[in-house]
Amino acid sequence: MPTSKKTETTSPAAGRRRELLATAAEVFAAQGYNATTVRRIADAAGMLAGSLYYHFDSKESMLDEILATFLGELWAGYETVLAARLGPRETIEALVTESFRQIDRHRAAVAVYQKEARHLADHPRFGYLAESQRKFERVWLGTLERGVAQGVFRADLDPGLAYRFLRDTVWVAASWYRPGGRHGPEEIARQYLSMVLDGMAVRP
Amino acid sequence: MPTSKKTETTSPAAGRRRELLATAAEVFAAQGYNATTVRRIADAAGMLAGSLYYHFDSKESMLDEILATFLGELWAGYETVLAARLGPRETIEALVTESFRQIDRHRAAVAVYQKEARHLADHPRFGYLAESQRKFERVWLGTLERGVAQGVFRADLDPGLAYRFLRDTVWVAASWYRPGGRHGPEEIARQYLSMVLDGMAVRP
DNA sequence: TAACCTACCTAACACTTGTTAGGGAAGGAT
DNA sequence: ATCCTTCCCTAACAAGTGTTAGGTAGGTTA
Repeated sequence: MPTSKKTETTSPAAGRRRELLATAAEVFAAQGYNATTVRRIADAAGMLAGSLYYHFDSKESMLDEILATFLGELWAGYETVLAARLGPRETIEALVTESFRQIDRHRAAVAVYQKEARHLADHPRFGYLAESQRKFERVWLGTLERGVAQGVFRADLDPGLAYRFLRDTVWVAASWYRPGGRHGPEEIARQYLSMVLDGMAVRP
Repeated sequence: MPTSKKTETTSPAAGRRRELLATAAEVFAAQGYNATTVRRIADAAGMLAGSLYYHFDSKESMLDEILATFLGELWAGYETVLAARLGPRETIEALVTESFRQIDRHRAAVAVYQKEARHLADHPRFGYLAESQRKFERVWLGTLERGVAQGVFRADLDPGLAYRFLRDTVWVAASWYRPGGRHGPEEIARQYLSMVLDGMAVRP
């Protein structure tokens, strides 16, 4: 969990804070975290490098807050889906759709997460990333295995491979997805699910 | 194309050069290009930072050579596949299999490519990356559309979306694939193709 | 033996990086 | 009018960055 300077998100100045985090996430996503200088962020925000340190106490804590708030909202959405206790196929469909909604809302954060998560997981401050990944695997892999047991998913596929396949196909979309494009998140989710579940080939 | 110091790859000292490039690619893949210091590479190679500049004239040219040699071998493999002039489905299958073989051989380079390609494409020196991506799209998207026209692929899917889907699912595997694991590249390709073409769901 | 080349080291350079201490302008509260 | 808070700027620091000039041990060639 990140250490937030302000007490609550409903603070009067929280708007400016979110605004700055949004531009920071945008630059992080475009250039990569390490390649992004704090002066570049300040430039995009219309101020000077030192001024950022009035709002945040380090560059790292910006990244922390960006990733943590994204993961917070993501898991809130997932919990809602899981609470419905749908069947395996319907659960997968709902999880994928929810994931694309999150990509729609947090495109930049997702792109940053996807690029930096792996080597950040070592860093103790970002331990919650690894924890989230474990929870993620438990939910998705569990649903897949439940589906195989119930005979709705094919049993001749390696579950671990299918899990990574599903996970990756969903999140890499953040690298090309642009909000306001031809397809909304629900439509993209529908087509993705159609390909993954029913296949791209014509049935014989 | 990269500017190679040595005239040919069959030089006597080319072995050491390839060795250094391999360790550099490994560190780049693990830490990211920008986050990797030239001293860290030298450390992994068992020498000091300055000594690297006997073999290469900059950190950037190391990255250049890593990516260029990978793309060179990749396209050599693709050309062989395309020269066979197979049907659309068989072409896709052969391209995916060849891609996983390249991941098997150039795991680190692929990981670096996937992480850095997007923001490197702007840099004029790495213009061949964007060119390769265009060629890539022409081949894959063309094969998909040919398949739809011949009735072997479903016509109710957005071709552009299917292309990105296929492309991403193949290359993200480099982020978790480890050579010498349970599945070889051909087996992984087989399962990937089974999921993408025939779907994960049980046929009704 | 002498000259030479290869492959590395030493030691420093110019520059960029994240970060900080102190100042100041604007505006609301008292 | 005074005080105080908010929000930003100025100016600099210390550490780390890629890179380079020159040196040197050891093997190869003449």
